[in-house]
Amino acid sequence: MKLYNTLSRQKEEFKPIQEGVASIYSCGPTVYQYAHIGNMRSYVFMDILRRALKYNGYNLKHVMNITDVGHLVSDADEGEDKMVKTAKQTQKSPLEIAEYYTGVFMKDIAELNIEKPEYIPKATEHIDEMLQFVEELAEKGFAYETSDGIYFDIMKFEGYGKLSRLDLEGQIAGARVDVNEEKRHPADFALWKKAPKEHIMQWPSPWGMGYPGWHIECSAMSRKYLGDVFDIHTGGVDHIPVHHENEIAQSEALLGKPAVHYWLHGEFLLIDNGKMSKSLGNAYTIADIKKEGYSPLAFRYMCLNANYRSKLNFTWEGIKAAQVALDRLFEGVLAHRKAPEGIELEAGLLKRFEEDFKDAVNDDLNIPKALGVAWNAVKHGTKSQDIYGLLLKMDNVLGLDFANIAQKHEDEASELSPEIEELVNIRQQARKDKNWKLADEIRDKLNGMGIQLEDTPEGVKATRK
RNA sequence: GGCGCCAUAGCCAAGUGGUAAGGCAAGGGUCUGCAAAACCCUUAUUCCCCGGUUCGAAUCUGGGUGGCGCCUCCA
Repeated sequence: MKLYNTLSRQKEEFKPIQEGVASIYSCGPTVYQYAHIGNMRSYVFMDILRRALKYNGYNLKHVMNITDVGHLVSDADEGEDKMVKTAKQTQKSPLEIAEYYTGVFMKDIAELNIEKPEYIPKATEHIDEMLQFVEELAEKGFAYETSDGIYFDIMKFEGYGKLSRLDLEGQIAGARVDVNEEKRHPADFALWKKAPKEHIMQWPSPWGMGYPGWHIECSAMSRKYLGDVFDIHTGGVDHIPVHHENEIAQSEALLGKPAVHYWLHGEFLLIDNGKMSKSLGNAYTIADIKKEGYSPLAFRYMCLNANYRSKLNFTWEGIKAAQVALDRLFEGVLAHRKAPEGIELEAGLLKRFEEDFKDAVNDDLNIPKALGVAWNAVKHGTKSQDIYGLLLKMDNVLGLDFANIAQKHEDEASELSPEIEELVNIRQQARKDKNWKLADEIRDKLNGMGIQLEDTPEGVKATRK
């Protein structure tokens, strides 16, 4: 299985540290706001990686953090930090808010059929581990104290910037707006911040009350759950230059060797070919997608149709196309599910589909191609249980929920109310009598009730829209 | 200013040296009382432009043009 490693900018054969086990750390959500579909694309990517590894026979040790410690400054009431405002308005504590948004997030990912990682640790429950990490770095001489915190000294760490291939000289020339005079290098970053009194969340430390720096949680929690060195770290491309660069610096400084073997990054989701942002009002959520009548799985399908390393452009037209395609795909899967037992297929057909599928998946998660193979299997002229079985296998990676949805499609037809059955029967009589006017009226009426009628050679078929 | 990514049909998109997957939309057809749904067929002599390498390039190379992202605790 080949994966593209941001560190080497190349596809590399995946070789786990421990035979048969893949250890993964994924940067998770910050739970002070609703996660938008751009965030969700990242988690779909994370999920595909999970599933692809399992498909290849690996057992997983997968961690996704919940960042429930923000830098919430209680007097920041300007536009950006709306959650603090909400905290004030609702009289809720940061933890209550975090709990609420964590709940929404979990529901969202469940609807996207994203498997839950084995460990989902919360930052606030690992302050001790973070402090210990910082103290160790301080002991080793990689940190220094200023009036407002403990900073990592990047000049002490050889290789700072290797992930993003930063040109440190160039960065310095690019003069930052607010320079912290106490910092030895502009790119030095906080490991621990001393808290002003009004700061909502703070913990005791050797340096007084404070709160963790922005990058330490991932280093500390990955270490706790996966050990010093683990296989794969995932996140969004925006994390490459700062967050992950700093994580590398911290962990590698502490260990004296790389903590992560493969860095994988998911590209951004664009909206109408541009950046998604709250100020533009286009930071849609899964709830928005549902409100417009599309299923979360349609969004998943949309994500699957593009490589995770390419930007994906979201448009309402696009999600509509995805929904139609997904519905038809389910229809196709259902046709195979309904096929009689024992249908003969041409020799080698299944094997060919399966190999093409696996090759695509194992080529750095080329899911668009794999999806194409699935379509070819679905569209195959001969419908058979064997193909249905193969499709279920493929769905272990795709995660489009073939088995359940196909079942649902079948159930829907059979669970109509007697009232509706009655109308359908009246219409059938009208049709026999060639009373087209009445028949069409009933059809329109049922349509208004959300029931769609199809007159097939085998009789009338009613489905809920 | 620094760093990086991308450019394939109306749209989404695969393809990374051997002659353009798949999906949506569109057009035609089968079915139907008419529909709807479903199914079948058709749709890029060509891959932003100009050079180069090669028997052969969407794929490699040089230049140009266009688009986008990051450098703000945003996936």
